[in-house]
Amino acid sequence: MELEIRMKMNERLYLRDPESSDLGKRIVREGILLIHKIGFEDFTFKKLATVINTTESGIYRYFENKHRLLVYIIALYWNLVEYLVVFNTQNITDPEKKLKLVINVLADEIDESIAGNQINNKALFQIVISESNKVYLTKHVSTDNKEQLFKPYKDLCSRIAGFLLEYNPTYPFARSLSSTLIESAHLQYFFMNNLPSLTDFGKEKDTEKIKKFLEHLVFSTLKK
Amino acid sequence: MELEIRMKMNERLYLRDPESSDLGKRIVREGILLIHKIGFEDFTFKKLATVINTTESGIYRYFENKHRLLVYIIALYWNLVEYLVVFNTQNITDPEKKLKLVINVLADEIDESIAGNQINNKALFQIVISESNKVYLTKHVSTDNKEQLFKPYKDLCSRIAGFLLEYNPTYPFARSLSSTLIESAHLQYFFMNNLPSLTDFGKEKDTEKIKKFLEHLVFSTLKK
DNA sequence: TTTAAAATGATAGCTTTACTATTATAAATA
DNA sequence: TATTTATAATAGTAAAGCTATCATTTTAAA
Repeated sequence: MELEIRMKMNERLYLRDPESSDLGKRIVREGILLIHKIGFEDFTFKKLATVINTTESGIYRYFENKHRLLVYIIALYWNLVEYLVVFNTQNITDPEKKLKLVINVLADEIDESIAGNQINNKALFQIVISESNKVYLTKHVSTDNKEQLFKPYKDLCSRIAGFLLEYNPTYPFARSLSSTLIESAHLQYFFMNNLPSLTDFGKEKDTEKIKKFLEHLVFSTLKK
Repeated sequence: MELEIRMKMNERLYLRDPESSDLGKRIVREGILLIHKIGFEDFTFKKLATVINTTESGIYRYFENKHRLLVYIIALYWNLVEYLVVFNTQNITDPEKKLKLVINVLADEIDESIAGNQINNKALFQIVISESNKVYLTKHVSTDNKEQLFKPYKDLCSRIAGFLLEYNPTYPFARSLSSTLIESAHLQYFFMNNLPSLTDFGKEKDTEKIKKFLEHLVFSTLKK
């Protein structure tokens, strides 16, 4: 079965829908690769334009600026994660199983075969690890939030909070634990690979250990 | 008692020691205020130069670039936090009490009267909340790390991990829990104030609730 | 106390970033 | 076939992110 998942993206994320044209798709697809390669700080529309054989102003027709492109890319990832969570927890009733699955999706790269439009899921995951915080850690977070730019992230957080409450309906901090779980999964991955002394995962670079840590954290916190 | 704490800062953080002159102190002191006011992205040495009545190149004599200045400022904060933790846990043997104290220091502004050189601790705390991740979420994290730029952060993380192990010597993820605790404290504060639906603290904006959440998280995770 | 060294101020200049605008050309659609 | 629409090509601007030079002031050593 060859399935292509098309996420409906918030229209405020772009000026012209990048899914609507070949150029748009190249901007996103190659943008992900270039940000992954050189990092968001050094990334510019000019450099991307060279890579995809268009001009700077060509890209500006699709995205207001590079920050918006990043927000778009990160939103893509959260949508994908929520899709995977929903898809994989179908017919599962045991909340423990659901939460383990969530942790599994959060703490690991997403299978290359998932989601069409030839997006490099490995690069996408790495970008989320290193750059996703930057989309909201700004002075304009509140106006961006009013434009619903973070909706995919908030939706996922809500959904996981729901699972946490299924496991223990009396737990009073489901949303905070949910956001902590999401962020910690990614941060521990970053630390493991770049500042390993901040973790207990040494140089093994094994996501399985991160998952064990997160599972222990979540289930002992939820224990009644 | 009027005490002035002088942190010994890693020499690689600066080109010329900002503590060694009036201009240097103004760069740091007013730099904190300006970054707090306009955010790190919009902050430039030129703007800071105008504020403190010097020139751009004057500031470049002290710091290689604005990123290094940020790293310096954040290091200042971690040093201060570790000092406070050490100072306040003197003579306390009960690991539970120590951990509660740590959480209290992490999740709240630092008293204005602490630390001389007229640093605005409130602004410093806010900067750490919004900007501290940016110091290591870069492509040059490993070289920066080799230059020991993150030592204050790693030292604090180690110390807290030690307390966690005092509470439960068999817990296998002390470092990861420590870094998760530190980061979560700040992230929950940011979310509470800017993206409250990611937390359970609503619009109350009360750090006490964050502390309750973190205490519950830590102690239930450490329970044998 | 003079003299040298070091720090600062003033000014200039250079490359890159982050845009905006204009016009020509190609592609899609009516 | 006409006409809207998208893209390419080019130009230009203000600000960011530096580096360099030199005169002047301050500090420290002889």
